[in-house]
Amino acid sequence: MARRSDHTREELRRLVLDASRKIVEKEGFRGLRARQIARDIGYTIGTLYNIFEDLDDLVMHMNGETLDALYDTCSDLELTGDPIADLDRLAHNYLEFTQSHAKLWNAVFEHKLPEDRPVPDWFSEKVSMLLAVIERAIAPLFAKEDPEALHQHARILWMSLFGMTSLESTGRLLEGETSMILARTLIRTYVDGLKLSAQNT
Amino acid sequence: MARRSDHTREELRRLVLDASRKIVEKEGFRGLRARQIARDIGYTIGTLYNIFEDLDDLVMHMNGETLDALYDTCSDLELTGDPIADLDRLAHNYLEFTQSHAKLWNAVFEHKLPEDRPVPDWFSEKVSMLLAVIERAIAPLFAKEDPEALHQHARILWMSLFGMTSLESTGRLLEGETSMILARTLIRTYVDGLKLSAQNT
DNA sequence: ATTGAAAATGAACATTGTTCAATATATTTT
DNA sequence: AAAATATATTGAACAATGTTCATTTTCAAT
Repeated sequence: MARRSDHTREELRRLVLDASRKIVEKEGFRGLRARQIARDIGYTIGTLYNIFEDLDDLVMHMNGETLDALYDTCSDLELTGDPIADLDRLAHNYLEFTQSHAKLWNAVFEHKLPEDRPVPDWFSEKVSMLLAVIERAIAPLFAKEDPEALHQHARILWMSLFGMTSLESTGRLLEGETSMILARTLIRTYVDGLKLSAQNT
Repeated sequence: MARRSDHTREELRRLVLDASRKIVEKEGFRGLRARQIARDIGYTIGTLYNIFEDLDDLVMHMNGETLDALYDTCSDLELTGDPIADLDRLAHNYLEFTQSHAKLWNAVFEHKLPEDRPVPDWFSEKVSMLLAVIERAIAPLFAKEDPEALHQHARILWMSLFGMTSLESTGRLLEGETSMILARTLIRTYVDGLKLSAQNT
């Protein structure tokens, strides 16, 4: 068989990614099976491997689209210029997304490429986009001459929030407060600290 | 066969965990195979299942011992009473451990129990021990009447550091500064923020 | 109609974790 | 000492996994 022409290569790609997303949303990342994806889209297993290199590749693209979706919910809010307020709203959007798409978000940090396989540039690029959102929010706290510090602190905030959702959604290692409250406290305290060190310089 | 009496049940348990650790240290968590463990200790696969419920159970115990080891390197340094200095040294020990045992530490957050399987209490207990270390370090910043805040901020610091090592060791999502530097900046900034809010109360 | 190219197939393979009836050994009882 | 009992150990067998690729089918061009 070939060129069933039911779908173009691009449509097929969409079908696969949509099906994968639905499976993960329902069963979790661990429940994702090549045969299940194929069954769901009405093709056979071999077809998956015409479109994606392997499951790792497929998951990277699925996770890439998750990052895209997260970016969309974060980028459409306009900044007020008050870092704490803006970060709060940002964190609010971020956590609302990671919680309402908990299993999908889980896949982002549950999946890991084999060590010998580098993260694709297009994926790192998506992460940079999210970092840039944070940078814009805390930019008012930094002098224009110090883009390095801006960069560094944005990373720290990103990593901290990441650790928060990672630990929360896996359910392991921590219980108690919601990450929403913890994130607010983190932001408030950290930005306070930033203001202080800004005074000292 | 039975009771080869080469090893007691307890010795066997040690053999298995040691072998597992060595495999993970060399091949990474993904490289851990039941058959390999059995081969390495000179027993067959079935024996593993006499000692541990399944691989999940085995890994939980291996990770538990990793937390123990981390606790040991963190708990033996005596506090000066200066939160920033103490946290710095704590983070130093923490990161030195997670970096020199990168693959072992990776296993701690790469492994995830199935959703329907609760984290054992003895494991959560080990995490609490580590949290308590952080709490002791920042305790001077809090009034005795507010153990709640102490608890919360310790958690936030823990989660932030966790996110840092998680992102660093997986190699994904971030590149650039070493986590050692980032951790120092995080601690300095965060504790500055804590001092500020302490003044306000 | 015929041909050529490419998409789709699915049987086959190597590995995986896990089970459990069979077996071998140590201990207890006779 | 021998027989009986209990149990530790075994490893073949199973179901499920991701992946490959020769084969087959279809479409588009000739």
